[in-house]
Amino acid sequence: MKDLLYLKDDQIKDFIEQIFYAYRETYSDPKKILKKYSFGTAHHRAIHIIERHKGITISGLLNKLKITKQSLNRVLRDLIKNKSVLIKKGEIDSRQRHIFLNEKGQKLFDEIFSEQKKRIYNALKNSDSDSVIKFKNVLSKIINE
Amino acid sequence: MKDLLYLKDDQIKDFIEQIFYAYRETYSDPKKILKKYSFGTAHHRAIHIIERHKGITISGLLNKLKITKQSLNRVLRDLIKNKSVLIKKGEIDSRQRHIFLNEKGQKLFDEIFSEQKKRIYNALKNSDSDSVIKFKNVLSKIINE
DNA sequence: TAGATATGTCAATATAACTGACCCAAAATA
DNA sequence: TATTTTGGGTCAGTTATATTGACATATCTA
Repeated sequence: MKDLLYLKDDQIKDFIEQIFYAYRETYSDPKKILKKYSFGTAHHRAIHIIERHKGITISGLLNKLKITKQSLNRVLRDLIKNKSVLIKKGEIDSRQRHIFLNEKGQKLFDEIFSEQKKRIYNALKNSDSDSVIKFKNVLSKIINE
Repeated sequence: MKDLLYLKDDQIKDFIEQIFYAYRETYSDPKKILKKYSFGTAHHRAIHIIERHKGITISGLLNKLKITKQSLNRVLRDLIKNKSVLIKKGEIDSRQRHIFLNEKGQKLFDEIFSEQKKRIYNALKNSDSDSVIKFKNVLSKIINE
């Protein structure tokens, strides 16, 4: 068996700390923009997932966000009132709701994303593609553990 | 200039989503243990940083956690009451407080860490050292942007 | 000694989550 | 067809974690 020197406890502890910082910084960047619309990070996360998974259902969103439907409901109510989000009844299963960003929501997402993009882009622009691929792979493994 | 195919917006959006999941999952693992002690993730983050930066001062902790001192105070009060944390006056500058885990706190940290370790260890055990190094480097760049 | 710094604390509020109890309509199934 | 399950909505109360703002105290530094 390999010695796995690079997997000493201290190294793993560092990763745990770094993952916290990476998350916090990445999601702090657009807070000023969100505040303009009286939204918070909870709205941001929902918007992000809706943009990346267009037409996602309520239960799909709940599975990704891992919050209760009562919590999600508050967030969605705000987004609907603000006319950033559009809900369509399912055609196959009419109990389901499919969630989309409409034009206003997409513009808000773009504004949020452009703030977040800077950090990630600058971090990666001087990395080779191999680093980026490996970063992605490790991240995926952590999530799917 | 390179084309940076791997830095398309969609790729960056995926990273932003993945960083969220990685953080959430990593910090969800020990929640049952924390609950046994009536602690939450706020306590967890403080304990983690105190363990990794033994003798850190209040302002040092505030800089790492990026919360207000009022918020930190609540957390520290709980940890002190629980006798997990020990505060020492600074010898050079007696205004400062140096924070340490005592034996009970270290045991709690170990218990928390062993839960979190599984996820990271399993994610990395089949990766080569190059992947791990590159993962760490990219993470550092994201934080220090 | 005057001002800056490190820390502590009171009070009120905001944000985002939770639990638990229900409800309805539609789909799936016995 | 009758019954059960599923997808979604909502009311009410509570908890966890953070915020803003004001102010106090001790200690260090210029």
